[in-house]
Amino acid sequence: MSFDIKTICLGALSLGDATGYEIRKQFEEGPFAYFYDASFGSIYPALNKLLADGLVTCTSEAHPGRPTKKIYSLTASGEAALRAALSVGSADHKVRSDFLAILFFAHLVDPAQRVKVYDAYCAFYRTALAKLADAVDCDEKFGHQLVQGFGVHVYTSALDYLERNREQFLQGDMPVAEPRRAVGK
Amino acid sequence: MSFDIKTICLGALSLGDATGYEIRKQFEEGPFAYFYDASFGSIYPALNKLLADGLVTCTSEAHPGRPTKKIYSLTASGEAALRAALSVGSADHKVRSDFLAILFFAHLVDPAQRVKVYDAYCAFYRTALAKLADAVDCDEKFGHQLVQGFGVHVYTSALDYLERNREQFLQGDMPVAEPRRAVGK
DNA sequence: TTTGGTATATATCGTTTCGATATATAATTC
DNA sequence: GAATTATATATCGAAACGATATATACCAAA
Repeated sequence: MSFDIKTICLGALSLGDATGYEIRKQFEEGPFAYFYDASFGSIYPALNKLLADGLVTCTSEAHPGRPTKKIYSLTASGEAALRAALSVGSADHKVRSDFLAILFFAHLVDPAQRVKVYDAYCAFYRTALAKLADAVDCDEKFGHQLVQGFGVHVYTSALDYLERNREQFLQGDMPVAEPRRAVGK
Repeated sequence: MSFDIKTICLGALSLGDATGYEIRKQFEEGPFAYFYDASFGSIYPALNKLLADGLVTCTSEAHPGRPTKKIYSLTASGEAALRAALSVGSADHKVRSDFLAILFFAHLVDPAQRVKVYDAYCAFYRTALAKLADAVDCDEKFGHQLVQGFGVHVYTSALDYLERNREQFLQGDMPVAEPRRAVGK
């Protein structure tokens, strides 16, 4: 069973007050960017639900001519709910990678396209590593350090593998597979 | 933009005819288990859609007293659709990990629970590595080899990190953080 | 031996989440 | 000066998940 967006928002707010927009940014660039994600379409309704349940409070900051900034804060019961959610017995770990899917089926893809995807995947890891290196927050909780170090270690190792196997994989322009013949039933 | 379940089913069927149930199993144990996932609730409707669109065909095998086995096969236009989908310009890579989320917020979790989660995460990688090692299919396409090798490499490295840092991370039973005091507004 | 759990197999359905779109302005880059 | 990016919230249709229903065979343990 995996955490729902409400719980994830509580987690984000446990690091400090934030608007919905800022929470979203944390999932794009911040410390949990690489192991969780959430979109606007789920964050805003989640914050409303949390507000209704008294797990967060909201302070409005009016700015003339643009949407009112709503700054959310974790309440005591919100933090308790977060602690409870984090202590559930079961946990998931899921990877969903288009890059690996395309590479897995590389024999169905044009050689030029293979190179593009391969290099884009390398670039993805380089960018992610740069973000991880930037995200050295002070106030470092021990869990933050562990997870950050883990990310750097694993992503570095992934990039290593891709760089070492690049030539061999792309070499010789392995031909695109012929369409399979209809199998006589 | 990421691949939809229909495309993923086409990919699974490109490895051989299968029932919806067998496709699901492939995502649990098979070669793409570790970089893609799909549930029954999305596979069955997807197969119906693919059938209606002529991208797969279906052969029914009646077994008295239990659900009719429906074996799906990729058609020529189905394979063409798969090739087209794999050649799109953009690709995603997403990780969603409850383990890392819990470890990140370890200061909010009971020390005993930390150990459990930590060890469960290690166990997850050991199991995944065992599955990956088993999944040595013959007929090996070059993409299959790359992706399998990548998985083994990255997961081994992840496990290494976790094992090396275990004592240090769990050492001394770092206390659970006190609830934050209400911030005077 | 009978009870209970796992494996096979399809299907539906409520709920969650995504992703695209709408709206509006400031700030920055070309 | 024009165009794009960043700030900021909100909604809504479409996609996918996850739980549940149904039904039987098989295997292990009590």
